[in-house]
Amino acid sequence: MTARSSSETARDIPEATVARLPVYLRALTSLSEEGIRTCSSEELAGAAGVNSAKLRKDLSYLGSYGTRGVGYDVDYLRYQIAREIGVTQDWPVVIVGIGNLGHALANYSGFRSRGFRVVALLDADETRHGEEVAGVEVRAFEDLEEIVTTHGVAIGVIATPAASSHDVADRMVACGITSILNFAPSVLSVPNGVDVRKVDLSIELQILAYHEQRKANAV
Amino acid sequence: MTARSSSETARDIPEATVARLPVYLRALTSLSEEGIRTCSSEELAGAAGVNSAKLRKDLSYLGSYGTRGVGYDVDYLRYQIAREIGVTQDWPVVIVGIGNLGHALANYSGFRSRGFRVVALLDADETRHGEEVAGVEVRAFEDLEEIVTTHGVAIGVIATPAASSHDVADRMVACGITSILNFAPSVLSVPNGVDVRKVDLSIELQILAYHEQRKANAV
DNA sequence: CTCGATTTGTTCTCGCGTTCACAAACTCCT
DNA sequence: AGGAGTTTGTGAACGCGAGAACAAATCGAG
Repeated sequence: MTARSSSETARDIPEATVARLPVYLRALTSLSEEGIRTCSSEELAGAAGVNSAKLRKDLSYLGSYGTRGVGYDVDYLRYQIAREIGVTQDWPVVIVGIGNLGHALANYSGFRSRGFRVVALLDADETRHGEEVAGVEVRAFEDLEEIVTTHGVAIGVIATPAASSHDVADRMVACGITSILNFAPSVLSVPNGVDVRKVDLSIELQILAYHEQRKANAV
Repeated sequence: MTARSSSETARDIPEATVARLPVYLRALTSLSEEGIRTCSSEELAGAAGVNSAKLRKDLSYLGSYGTRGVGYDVDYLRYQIAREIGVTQDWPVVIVGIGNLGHALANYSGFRSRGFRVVALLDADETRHGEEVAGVEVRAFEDLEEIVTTHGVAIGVIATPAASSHDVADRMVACGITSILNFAPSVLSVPNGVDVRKVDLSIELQILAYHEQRKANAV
């Protein structure tokens, strides 16, 4: 029923591999900045902190971009991964919630340098409207739809308290946003076709605490 | 060689389950605050956003804390999970790097309410020493060892730029920290016995971008 | 007390991801 | 040109996690 894209790669890459591609991309960028033109799977795997066999298998899903007996051309591979992920183009992003975390996200230079552009900061607190953060004006949450349509925003970031995160997500979906990065400690339910990724700071600490406790008990 | 803890549970819980326990814990806390005393695996699974069979299997690793035909006692189960994770006690935590992100982390109330206490904020920039953030004084990075030993800190958070993250991690390990939460976009290599978890904001966005691109191509 | 309804704990099967190991392909040196 | 040495790409084996399905256990009604 759904026709495949005309000419592009129709193979689908395993989720675990997709999660590692950005790591490889970063490692390749580092190597490139050091002036290194070529690297083996062993070297790249070391820089990325993974097994070299895994790295090769991951890259094999993209195609055969290496040369046996030689390795990979750093810049060429970097471009191929960037193209596959989709960060050769620029993605407009909306951040909702200008608390401490929203502030930090807006100022995070890593977004800009990796293909993401924060086009709007929204907050329900009207005392903060007009304020400028990281060169972007804070606007009313009600402006969401207008911003999404005019900029063609597909990705939204939720940095509000848990209580409001559900409403924000619903509004985002209603406006046509199809990818959400949720920093609020809440479980969002969204319709099919919308991707949600969750980053929960205290959960990460709790996982560490569990292992820490086990280490302590093992003495 | 390594003797198991005398009386405590020696079974080891699958990593995937450990990662979900904090989610269940949060869901249970919500239910408890709503005054709900008992819940079925179906209800709890719904609140946590997982399959009920998976939930029951996860809980079975902890023991048999439910009652067939009835369900789970909310507060009892909550305590059991908290005890298993280790958040019935208080974990002292050190944060290094008081940029935007470190600032946000220091102010994040979710840590305090979930068993973590920020005992120190460290930064290499001495112009910030003495400044007070979230009720904690910013101190010199050199004070790390003294703080770790006096407070018995086992968990460290790295919120520095990538370039300094490696040095910070090495110093943390040298001081006796055995669990690190790394927000810097870098791959840390640490000795055996030290756990590292990584949170990378731009990687999350890149994963979303990949799926977004595929959605666009599928039209 | 007995029977039906409900819900947990667990067994089983399936699929995904990781790792090993090796054949194919390339370079370089003689 | 040919052979030795590298390094990629991939087939196969293995282990873990997800989900379905069911037996065991408990409650409530009559």
